[in-house]
Amino acid sequence: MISTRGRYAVRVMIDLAENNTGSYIPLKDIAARQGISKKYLEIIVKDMVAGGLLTGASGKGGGYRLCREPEEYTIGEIIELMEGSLASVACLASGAMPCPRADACETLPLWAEYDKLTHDFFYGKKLSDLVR
Amino acid sequence: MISTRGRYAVRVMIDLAENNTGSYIPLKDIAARQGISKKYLEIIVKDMVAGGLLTGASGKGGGYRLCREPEEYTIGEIIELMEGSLASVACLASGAMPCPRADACETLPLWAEYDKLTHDFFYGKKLSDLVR
DNA sequence: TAAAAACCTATTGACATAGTAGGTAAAAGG
DNA sequence: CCTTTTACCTACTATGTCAATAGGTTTTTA
Repeated sequence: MISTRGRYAVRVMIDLAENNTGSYIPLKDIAARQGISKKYLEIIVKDMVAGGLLTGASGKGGGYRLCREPEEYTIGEIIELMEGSLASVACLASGAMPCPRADACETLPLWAEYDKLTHDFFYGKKLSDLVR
Repeated sequence: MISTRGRYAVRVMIDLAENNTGSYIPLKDIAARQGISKKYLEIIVKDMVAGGLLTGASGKGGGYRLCREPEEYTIGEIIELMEGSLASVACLASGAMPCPRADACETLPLWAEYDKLTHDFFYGKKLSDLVR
């Protein structure tokens, strides 16, 4: 299941795309519009900056903004960054120990096929597709 | 992510389909073949019996067996039974509180579309498709 | 220089995961 | 009948993740 980290991140991205004024948007405003705790969003947004989705600016007049055009972001990269992986099973997660049963496993191809479906779905959606 | 409950359940089903002798298969044998703790499998298999996937028989000569033909099971029903839901987000899980923001939510259609994809994928696979 | 904002570290309660432990009940074989 | 084999049952536990909260410090602009 996709957790609040991934879901809130997508909503922050949409919010920034829809409320783009050219200048920085304070997190307070995003939190108020989205009805999400500002304190919790701080943690999420910090990782989004570290992952290159957003840029932040401290001080008065500061806040956050997108660092690319909405059509240059895929939903897949947002979710994958925030959730750590899009993989459906632990054996296929990036950084997982290779499973000793992988060669004989009769279920691995199933999970791999589903993972490809998932990957193609989310990387095929652009942020701009979700902006009204 | 699909947990061991769902993954092990699918493996038990495949194991039973492949080693079908007409009589009951002891869990000890399944656990040994699959390399999974028998004690842990007990918990999982118990729920599979309760959910109507398997029938169990106590006593000497007892064990478990499928109660339908392999082509009459979908992978979707196995996973959904064991994981509680196939939903990708909490707001769409069966039994979830309806989200007050659902009407205005710009991400809900995305999750709903993905859920449909997931549902169609797993309900489109039959147990017999995974048996060698 | 004061306000507004990001940025930082730490903590918490609740729950899920992946098991382990130690039994009781049932059924068949000898 | 009795022993073995098997399912079935309740309880416990260690670890980790999730979704926040709390209380600061630093940076920047007006």
